[in-house]
Amino acid sequence: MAGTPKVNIPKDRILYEAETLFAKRGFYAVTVREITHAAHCNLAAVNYHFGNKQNLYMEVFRCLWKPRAKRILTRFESLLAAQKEMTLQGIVQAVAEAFIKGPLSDEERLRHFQLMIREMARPTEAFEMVIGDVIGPFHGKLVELIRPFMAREIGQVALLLYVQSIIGLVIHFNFARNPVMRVTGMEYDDRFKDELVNHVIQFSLSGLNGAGEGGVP
Amino acid sequence: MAGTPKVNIPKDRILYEAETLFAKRGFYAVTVREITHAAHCNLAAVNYHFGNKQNLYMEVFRCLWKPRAKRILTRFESLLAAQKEMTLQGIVQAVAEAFIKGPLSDEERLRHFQLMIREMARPTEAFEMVIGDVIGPFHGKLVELIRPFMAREIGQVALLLYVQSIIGLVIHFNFARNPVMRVTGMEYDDRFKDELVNHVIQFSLSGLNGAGEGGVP
DNA sequence: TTGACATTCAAACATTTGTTTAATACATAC
DNA sequence: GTATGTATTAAACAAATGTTTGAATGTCAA
Repeated sequence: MAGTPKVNIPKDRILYEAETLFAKRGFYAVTVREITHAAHCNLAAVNYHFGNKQNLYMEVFRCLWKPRAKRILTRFESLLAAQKEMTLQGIVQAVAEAFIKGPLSDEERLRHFQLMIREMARPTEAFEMVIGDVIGPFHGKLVELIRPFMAREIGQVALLLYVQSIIGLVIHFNFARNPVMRVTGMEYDDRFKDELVNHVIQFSLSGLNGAGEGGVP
Repeated sequence: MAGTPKVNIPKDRILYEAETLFAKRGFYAVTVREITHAAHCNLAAVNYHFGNKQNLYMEVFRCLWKPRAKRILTRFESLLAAQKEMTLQGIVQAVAEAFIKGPLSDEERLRHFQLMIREMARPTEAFEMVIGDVIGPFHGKLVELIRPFMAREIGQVALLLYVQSIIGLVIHFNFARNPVMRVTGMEYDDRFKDELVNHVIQFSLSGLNGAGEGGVP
C-alpha cells in the first residue's frame, strides 16, 4: 500500500492511493479499478465520492497537493525568519532547504514534484491552481526578496530569470532523480541531500566561478 | 497536421504524428486511432508496420528522437570548435546555444524535451537509450571539458553536480515554458531566447553574485 | 499478362475502460 | 424498533481500446 494513509475512511484512502498512482504513472495510465483496489474498496466508490475520475484527479490537487505545497512554503518562511539578518545566501539557503530537505518524507516529495511536472508537461484544470495559487505567488515573493541585493541596473526580466533559475534547479534535483542518480552514481540519502543543498546555494550564488572554494562558510 | 513530415510514405507519417502526439499528451492518452487518423492512413497500419503501439513508441525514440539529439550535440561540438581558445564561458555558451537556440525549430525542440521529460518521470524501455546513448555520454564529455577549469580541491561529485546544474537549467528553460511564460510574461521568440542564452551563461558562471554586471562581454 | 509480393483497407474481435444501477448493509435519531 | 439517510457492494452497461483478419489493391519483375 506504499506508506498507508493517516485517516482510514475509504474516501481518504482513495485520495491517497490515487495521488500515488497518478504521480507515478499519470492520469491515463491509471485505471479506476487500480485505485479502488489499492484503496481496498469497491469500484463504484470513486464515482460515489468524487463523481468521476477527472474530478478525483482535481481533488487530489485540492486536498493533498496544495496543502503540501503550503507546508513547503511555510517551512521556507520559518527558515527565513530564523535568520539574524536577510542575506542573499540566507534566502537561497532557505529555498534549497525547504525544497530539497523540507518538511516532507522522501517519497512524499517525489510524488509532489512528479505531479507538478506532469501538469507542466500537459496543463489540465489543475495547472491554474498550481501556477496561480502556489508557484506564481512564491515566485513573486522570491523576486521581491532578492531584488534589493541586485545591482541597480539589472532589468526586470533578468531578475525574473534569476529567480526562475533557482526554482528550476531545485525542481530539477527533485524531479530528475533517475538521471541524476545514473550520472553521479549517488543515492538520494540524507548525506547526498545535504550535498545538494550546499551545491544549489554555491551554484546559485557564484556559479562555476565560485566552484572549489569550499561550500557554505 | 502540425508541421507536415518531410517524407511521405505512410510509415514515416505515422512515426511523425505519433511523436507529436506522444510528446504532447503521453503514451496512454494517445490512441492508435488518433495517430493513424492524423497520419491519414488505416488503423491497421500501425500494427502492420510496427507490430504494436508500444513498439511504435520505441521506434519514435530510435528513428526520430535519437538522431535529433545527435544533431543538438553536433551543433554543440561545432560551436565549441569554432572558438579560438577553450574557455569556461565558451563551453557554457556552446551548451546554452545548442540547447536553447540550436538546430531545431521551436516546435521540434519542445517535442524533443517533452518526450525526454516523460521518460524521466516514468522510465520505459526508451529511458536506457536516452540516458545510456545520449545524456550520459554528453554529461561525461562536459565533465571532462570543465574539469581543467575547476579549483584543484573540488570533489568529483561536486564537479558532476555543476555539470548537472547546467544541463538542468537548459532543460528547465526548454521544458517549463508554460510556467516561465506565465511568471515572466514573455513569449519564447528569438529575442527572448537570446536573453535566455545570455542568462544561462551568466548564471552558470557567476550566479546571483554576478547579476547586473551586464551580459556576455 | 501473369505471378508474387508488399501494402492498404473495412470490418470484426476480445478486452478493458469509466460509469451506472439497484439491491444491500450500516449508522444514527426519533 | 423503526425509519431515514448514508455508504458499500456485485453486477451490468455502453463506449473505447489495441489488435487481428481476410479480402482488395497496388507494384514490379519475368
